[in-house]
Amino acid sequence: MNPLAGLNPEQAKAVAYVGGPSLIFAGAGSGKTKVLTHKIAYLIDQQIISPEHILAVTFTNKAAKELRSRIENYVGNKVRSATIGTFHSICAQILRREIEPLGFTTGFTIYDESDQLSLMKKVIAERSIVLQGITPQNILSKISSLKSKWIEPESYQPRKGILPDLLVKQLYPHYQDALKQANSLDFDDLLIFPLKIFSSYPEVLEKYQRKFKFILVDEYQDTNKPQFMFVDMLGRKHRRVCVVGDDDQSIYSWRGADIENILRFEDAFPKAKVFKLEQNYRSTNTILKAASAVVSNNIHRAKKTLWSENKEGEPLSKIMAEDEYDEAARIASDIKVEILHAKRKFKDFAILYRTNAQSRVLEDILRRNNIVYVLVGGVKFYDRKEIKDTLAFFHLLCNPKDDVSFKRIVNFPPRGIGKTTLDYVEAFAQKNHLSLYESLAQLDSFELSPRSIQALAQFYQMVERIQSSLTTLSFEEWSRIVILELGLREYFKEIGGEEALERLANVDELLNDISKFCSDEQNPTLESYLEKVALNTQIDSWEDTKNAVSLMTLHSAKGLEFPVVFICGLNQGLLPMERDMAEKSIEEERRLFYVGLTRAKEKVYLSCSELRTYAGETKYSSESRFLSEIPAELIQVKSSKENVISASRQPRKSYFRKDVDAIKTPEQSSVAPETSQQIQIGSIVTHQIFGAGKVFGIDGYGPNAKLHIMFRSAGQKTIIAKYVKLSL
DNA sequence: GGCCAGTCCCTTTTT
DNA sequence: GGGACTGGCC
Ligand SMILES: Nc1ncnc2c1ncn2[C@@H]1O[C@H](COP(=O)(O)OP(=O)(O)OP(=O)(O)O)[C@@H](O)[C@H]1O
Repeated sequence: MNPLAGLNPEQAKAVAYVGGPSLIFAGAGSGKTKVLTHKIAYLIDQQIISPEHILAVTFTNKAAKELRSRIENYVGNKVRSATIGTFHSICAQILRREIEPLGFTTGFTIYDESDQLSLMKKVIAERSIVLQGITPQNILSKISSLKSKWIEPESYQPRKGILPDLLVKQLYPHYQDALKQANSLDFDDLLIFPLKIFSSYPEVLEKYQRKFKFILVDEYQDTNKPQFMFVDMLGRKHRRVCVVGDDDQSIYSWRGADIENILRFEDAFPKAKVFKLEQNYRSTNTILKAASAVVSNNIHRAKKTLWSENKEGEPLSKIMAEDEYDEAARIASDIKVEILHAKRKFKDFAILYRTNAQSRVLEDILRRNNIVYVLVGGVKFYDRKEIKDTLAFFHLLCNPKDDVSFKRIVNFPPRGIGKTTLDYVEAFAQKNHLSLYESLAQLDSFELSPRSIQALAQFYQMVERIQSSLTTLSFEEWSRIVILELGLREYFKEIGGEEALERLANVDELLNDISKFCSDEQNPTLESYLEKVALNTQIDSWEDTKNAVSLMTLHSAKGLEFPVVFICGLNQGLLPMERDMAEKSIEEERRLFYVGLTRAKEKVYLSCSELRTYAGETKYSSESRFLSEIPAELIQVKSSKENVISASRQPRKSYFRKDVDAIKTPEQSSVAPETSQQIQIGSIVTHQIFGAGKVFGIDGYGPNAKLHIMFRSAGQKTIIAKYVKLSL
């Protein structure tokens, strides 16, 4: 296949421009990713650059995989030798070879958030620092934001008299020391460390400049400073760099992504050729008009044209619900209607939302309606306690200095090693400048009760045994031995009960995952598996082949497309999320909404609800200002059954109250204070026919109030208060 | 040393 | 509603 076929003239020009730096700057759905794909295929096909000299950066590992397989369609397996991955995984690969000059060994561990937190807590505790209400998480997130600007501990200038800043100044260097002692890196270090090596060791930089002769970056608008510098350092000599992005889709400024990198690109690579793509191939004209109207409210943006030859399509539908359950129920019913009348499949739908917490009600209602769905994000498989604990063994074997992992597993499953014993080992390790695990080699000189010594000795011998079997067995076989040695099966069976069995099932699932990894990978090792796990992104574990509705955050939906998209929770305060009122942040919220809208090919549903429950508190909530930014003629307000009823009661407007004082808390809105039945939102009630259910909405007052109840088996119903009994 | 129940937070988004 | 932490009990 010819990589220039199937492209419009502007796209083809962008693909064929290989002589110098280029910036492909274009709106949603204009084929940026497609150009990137074709360009790599073109480079290989025309033998302009051989594949092993190509470096392509994507936003997720999944996108990398897809890119690779699309290119393979054009040039076959030649693409195998190209380097394609996320910034984090590419940097990790480089560090596995080059990290030693920085005082780490190549078996370093990549710490996730919870590992970082344990380490930070230890750092704080060791120095008996008083935090005065500031959490270790606060400190970590500040450090992370410093790292995303590549600010080192020494050069950080705290604001005078600001406690969090002073604490960060104090703790940041100690935190880095502790990481080094544990031979571990956090996510941000993965990006910074290669830069340190490149700046201190020019010969290493040159090696990689020779290796990566052509660099391509997708989703460039969401790069941060270290990522920009990485591209700059590697590309500044040969200048064969192509970046692709859309300023309107920058949605990660909160973790250091900087749109200015687009301007900086033209500074760093003077005379860069800029390509603009203006034809959208994804969405109907109606969707495109709505999205463009919304994003044009942003001041800090480059104006661009987007047009489409696609048909006008259906108007956007607006769902006005009473609360989250109603919202979810209407979404479910619209999905059913679409399936019935428009012959769609479950997998044609995506439901997008601002916060992960919103997925719960949606899942609940979809399940009741027998709508098959997959959830992206939420509690990650690898984050489950039993999985993290098991993997901590793996980590300890790769990296005996990893104290965080040691502590996680020294008593999992329980083997009688408690706080007192551990405190002793920690003190001993500190005194002798050893890691916790290393110090077990000197168990004989420990002054502990025989029982504790015995327990530690058994643990130590087990780890050593597992360690030595690693050299004789394949990773897959070995992983099974580990589970056996740990006695996890016996442990969970002994506890018994549903939960323990579920955990055991998860451990089995981990073994399955390892087997799958071993059959997919050419050279599967313990180290490569751990790296995959550490760098796994939310979308990477999305089962996109399953015929199921996809549920995910707007952030996760970046770069994807679906025939039908629901964006829910369009309430002021939620989307846009209101935390600080800065104008900059409202623009990012708007971009997020824009990203959501432009994921849709054919149809968009937008939903909001009168009542929102936040942290157990139910409040009235007004409609999102973004809804009013869409031209009215493009929107149709869906009148479902309930909507007709409520429309006849009152003009809708009055339900979206602005005055916070008028908001009833759940406690105030009890149904019948004069009777013994104190039914409130959240009350569990029973009905003669429908059984037990939970009240999630109350209209009116007294025994004749209408209760909106979610019954355990019968689903959602509206019942007059006097026909139910309060449970308990 | 281990387990459980009660309590106190918090809640944006993620590599 | 839930996760992290604490205090009390076995
Ligand atoms: N020349 C073309 N002819 C036909 N279809 C095209 C063409 N260019 C792009 N497309 C299609 O348009 C859709 C969007 O393309 P792509 O994902 O590359 O756009 P994008 O600019 O990266 O989008 P976004 O920034 O919104 O993620 C894809 O389905 C792609 O196949």
